[in-house]
Amino acid sequence: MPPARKSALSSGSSSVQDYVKVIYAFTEWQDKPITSSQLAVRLGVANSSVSEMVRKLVDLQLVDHRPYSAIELTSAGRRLALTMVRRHRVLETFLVQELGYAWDEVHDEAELLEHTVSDTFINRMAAKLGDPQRDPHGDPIPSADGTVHVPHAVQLEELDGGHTGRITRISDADADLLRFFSSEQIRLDDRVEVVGRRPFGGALVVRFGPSGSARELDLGDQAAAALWVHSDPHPGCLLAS
Amino acid sequence: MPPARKSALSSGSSSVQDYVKVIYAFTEWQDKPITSSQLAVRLGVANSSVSEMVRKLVDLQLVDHRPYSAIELTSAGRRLALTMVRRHRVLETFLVQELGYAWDEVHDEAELLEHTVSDTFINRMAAKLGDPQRDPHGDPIPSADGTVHVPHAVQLEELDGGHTGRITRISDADADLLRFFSSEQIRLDDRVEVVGRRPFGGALVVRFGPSGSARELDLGDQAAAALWVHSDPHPGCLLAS
DNA sequence: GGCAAAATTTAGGCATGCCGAAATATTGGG
DNA sequence: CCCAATATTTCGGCATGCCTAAATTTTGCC
Ligand SMILES: [Mn+2]
Ligand SMILES: [Mn+2]
Ligand SMILES: [Mn+2]
Ligand SMILES: [Mn+2]
Repeated sequence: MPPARKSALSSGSSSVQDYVKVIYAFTEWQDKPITSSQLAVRLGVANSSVSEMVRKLVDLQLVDHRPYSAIELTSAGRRLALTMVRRHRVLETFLVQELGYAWDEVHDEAELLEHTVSDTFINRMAAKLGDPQRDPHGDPIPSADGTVHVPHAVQLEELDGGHTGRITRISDADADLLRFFSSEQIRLDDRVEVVGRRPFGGALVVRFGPSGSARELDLGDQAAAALWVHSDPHPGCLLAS
Repeated sequence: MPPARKSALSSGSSSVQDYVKVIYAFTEWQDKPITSSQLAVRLGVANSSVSEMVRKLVDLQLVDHRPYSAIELTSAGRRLALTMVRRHRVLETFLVQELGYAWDEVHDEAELLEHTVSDTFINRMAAKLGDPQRDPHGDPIPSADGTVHVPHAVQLEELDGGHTGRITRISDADADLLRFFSSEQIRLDDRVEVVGRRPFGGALVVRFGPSGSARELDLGDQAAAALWVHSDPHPGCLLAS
């Protein structure tokens, strides 16, 4: 009898769920697939642990992997990942909107709850929240049937002086950074204008808020990379596009 | 160096939490302490698993236990148990009141979530619900500081004919039974009157509902044991008390 | 009081997921 | 093209929590 590959009918252990979710998230806003050691860093485990788990994920047919190369989700893996991402983001939205959490407090709680709630729970909660399209950090919430629309956005860091746009996403990877943005009153959907760069690789100078009462701010690399904007069409680019 | 007994500073693993909670629950409505095999049945694990875990609980100073005798919580164990019971019951209340679950659907979901939510989560959720005193089944919800008031109540089964009272608690141990009560429109706080017993150890005959529109019903032993009532003072008992 | 039945504990094992150290494969600079 | 630095995998082990089967202790009945 052949070894009868386990099918991933059920949703896997919480570890499996986290691995798949992180593999997915890595490619959500750019397209290079994740490597073993990057995965290890993001999960806070040893490289050897990743190697072992990846073997299991291959066995569960959730990822494709040739030894020593990058790790990519199968369609079943992507389906599971989208389920987990939906759970995580619906929970974050609930914590902020219904329980009064600050946006830097929701991640850890959602990271655990996502493995425990039922589909019914998430779907009723989402309905109660009016089926939100994005979470408190601007990350898109996949629908129950597993479709997502990732908005067009660029990191603020990538924009040249003169560009304007609207903040579409604020990376929730660093809670301290979220608190900084909070204290500077930087929020989703705020208008921004890139003024320019301080000389010799210095900070990015950015103007925030409505054109009347705009504040100018110097942003370090970390901060500028965490802010994603939907850029307005720019005169200088009309021909290039 | 002495083995340095681990203190139960943190809240223990989910298994530890479930063991302690079941040990507590066993004595909530009566006072005999739980035995090893009863604990095994309620947790759905083998007797040997209980023996091992009890050793660990003793080590964590959550229970007292002499080999071959019953298992009792220490005060730290009771504290942890009350925390878990509060979590479980606040969650059940939320599921019914905010997410529209039926009362027979909440138990399994709460059983998992209770290990995952933070204290902040539970306390904010409880506040949102108006700090309820009891869950959908009538079980008392301990307060955040660990105090409970278990109402006076007797199993319907224990009452003789002629007694009247109000339903105070409906055991959530059996979901099918809850559905039966639901279909018979038996709810918390309904008035009841014990009419008598069918002959030869037969069913208990009970009258439900407000005196005008009362319905009479035959209850089997299972059902009669699952209904707890606050009994009105009864003429025949005035002298005896 | 003795002894078989019942309850409980101990022994030996399995699965999951993690680790550090050792082995192996890949890569880029010379 | 080669070889050392780097990335990845393999190996042996540990912790948790569960199981079955085999001791061992307690209990209840004659
Ligand atoms: Mn997680
Ligand atoms: Mn988020
Ligand atoms: Mn539980
Ligand atoms: Mn309940």
